[in-house]
Amino acid sequence: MYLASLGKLALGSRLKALSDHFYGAADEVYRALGAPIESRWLPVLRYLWDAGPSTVTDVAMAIGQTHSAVSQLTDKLVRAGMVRRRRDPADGRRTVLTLTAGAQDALAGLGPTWCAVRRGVNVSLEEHATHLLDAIAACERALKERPVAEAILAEHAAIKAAPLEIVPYAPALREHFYRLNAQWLERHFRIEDIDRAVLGEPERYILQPGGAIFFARLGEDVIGTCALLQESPGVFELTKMGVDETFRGLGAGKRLLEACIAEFRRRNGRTLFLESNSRLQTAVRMYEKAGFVMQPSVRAGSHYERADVYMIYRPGA
Amino acid sequence: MYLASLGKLALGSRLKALSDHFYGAADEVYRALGAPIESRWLPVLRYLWDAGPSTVTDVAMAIGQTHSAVSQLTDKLVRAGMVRRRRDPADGRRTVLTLTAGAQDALAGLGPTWCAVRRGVNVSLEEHATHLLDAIAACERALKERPVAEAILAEHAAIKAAPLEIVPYAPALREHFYRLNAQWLERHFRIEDIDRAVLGEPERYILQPGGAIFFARLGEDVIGTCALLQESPGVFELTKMGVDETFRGLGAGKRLLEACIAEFRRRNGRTLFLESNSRLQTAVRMYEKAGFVMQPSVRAGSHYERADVYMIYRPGA
DNA sequence: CTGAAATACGTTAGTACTTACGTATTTTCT
DNA sequence: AGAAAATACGTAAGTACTAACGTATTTCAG
Repeated sequence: MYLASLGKLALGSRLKALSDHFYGAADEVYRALGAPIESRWLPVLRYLWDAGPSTVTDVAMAIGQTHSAVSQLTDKLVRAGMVRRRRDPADGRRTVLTLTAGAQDALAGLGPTWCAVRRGVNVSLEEHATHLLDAIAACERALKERPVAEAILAEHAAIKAAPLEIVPYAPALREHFYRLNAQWLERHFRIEDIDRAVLGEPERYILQPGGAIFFARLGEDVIGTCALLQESPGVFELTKMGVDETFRGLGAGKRLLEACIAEFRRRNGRTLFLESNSRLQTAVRMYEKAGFVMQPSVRAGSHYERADVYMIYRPGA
Repeated sequence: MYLASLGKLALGSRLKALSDHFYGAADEVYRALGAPIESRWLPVLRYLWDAGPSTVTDVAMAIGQTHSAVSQLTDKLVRAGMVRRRRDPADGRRTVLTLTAGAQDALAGLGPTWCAVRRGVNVSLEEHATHLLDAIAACERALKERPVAEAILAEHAAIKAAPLEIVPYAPALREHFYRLNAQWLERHFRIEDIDRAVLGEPERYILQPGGAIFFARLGEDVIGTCALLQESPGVFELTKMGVDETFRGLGAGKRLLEACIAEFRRRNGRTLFLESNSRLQTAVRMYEKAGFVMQPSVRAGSHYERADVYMIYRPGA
């Protein structure tokens, strides 16, 4: 599913899709069992059932919708003979909604249906249903305390204010080299033995053979890395490019790539190549823009199982 | 929040509310930062950005919407100058959607904004955002495998077929006595010392002093329990009524109550009382229907902190 | 090669909301 | 008590979809 790859950017869309799915399933069940209600009615009807006669605003507050939504839904419920509208004698502004006797009977008869819904959801979703409910509840609470729009704007200001810097390897950054590469490896492939070795001891496998490692920092955060590995005299491999998923889109990848190419030139390298995977389209496009050219076949003697893309640096070609 | 109390019955409504919240927050951010897009456009625009020119159906499949939704959204995007519609020269039925140069620039400039969105969501929701995403993904997968409507209908048939029986205490049922009561105690209050003792050793605390315990079974499942405790000769307390949340609405509570009252009569009891809490409205209403009458004040010398309701059985009163 | 089936996609009508607004009624302020 | 503010709620208009339909175009079957 493409939306899943957008992660937190498409939360709204995915929640909507799930929501529609559940509404649809509920309506299918009600129709199949001949129940005289619709899924959208449930919050109002159940609230009147649990709390007794209530005003439009009471119901709206309880079920988290606007008063006009409740008012319009009431029109339908009145037409369906489920609810009666009455003026509150004590306060002429208020409309009191009451379940009709027919609705009371209908709801009482729905006990087994609701029980089946709870059981069916458990069967279908297993423990995920509970996780989903817990996550929803936790998010509802968190959003009430810290509105997300505010937090985003604050983060935006912080990102805009922080300088994006490229810095060379330093021992204190070693763990970041592992972290930043493990992230995309785990997401798209799996960590091969050669990865574990190189990521764990970058000094030995990259710097000592005459390579270089760069990091991208945004203020205090280390958000990306890229390495230049000397394969044989004058022949370099661009490898271990990784940008923290949260910080994609800031241009860190491009800056790291430029830093590696500059280092390659500084060392008078002859050949610069890289291996990648066609699934990492964004990365491959970035390499192309930077001057790498796609080769017709994979590199002979590649170290990586996942490599199905082989590119060579040919500036201006 | 009332909807939370409906649990799995109102999944659709709660997901919709959360979804709207995220859409609203995103639009607020885009507006505040002067970004020329709307939250609903994102899936289409990002897909065209990631995948390149695509047909209407391609986009619709990728983002999980109908082709007409994409078609209508395209109208808007064309009007906004973000997308171009072209006929596919190779297949005259197809419409290929392409991002305009202006849209490419706009999206490229949104990198920091999207980064801020991811960061802001993390700040606002902390680890709950990840839990929510994981739960959504798990549910999406599960729903594809086992459609929930089918599962519900199967459960409904099973529930209707299984007989609801009331059975007396048996040692093999002891753990159910604990489980069924712990469920509502933990949800609404907390387990007091006296609960732990009585629930752990019902023989000693309830049966031995001359009481009785009943269980409700639905087929193989033990779904509810209720106890009659002899407080002093001829004076009984109705207590430890608990019905599994999943199985509410089948009438098990009523049946258990009737069984206890019958037992009280069989023993020629003089007084039958109960203590409860006003938050448990459904239960209190059930007690009233069965013949219990609300007393003006709590019982003197109650064992329970949570008791704020005191009722005495007065049939026909 | 031709007619039937499949597909691609736009259009229309309908649903479930929201926002904005208008009109009663009640509460508050002085 | 009387005016201003707050409230309760219905209505109108708009949005973001879906389902159903109609019309091209392509594919397939014989």
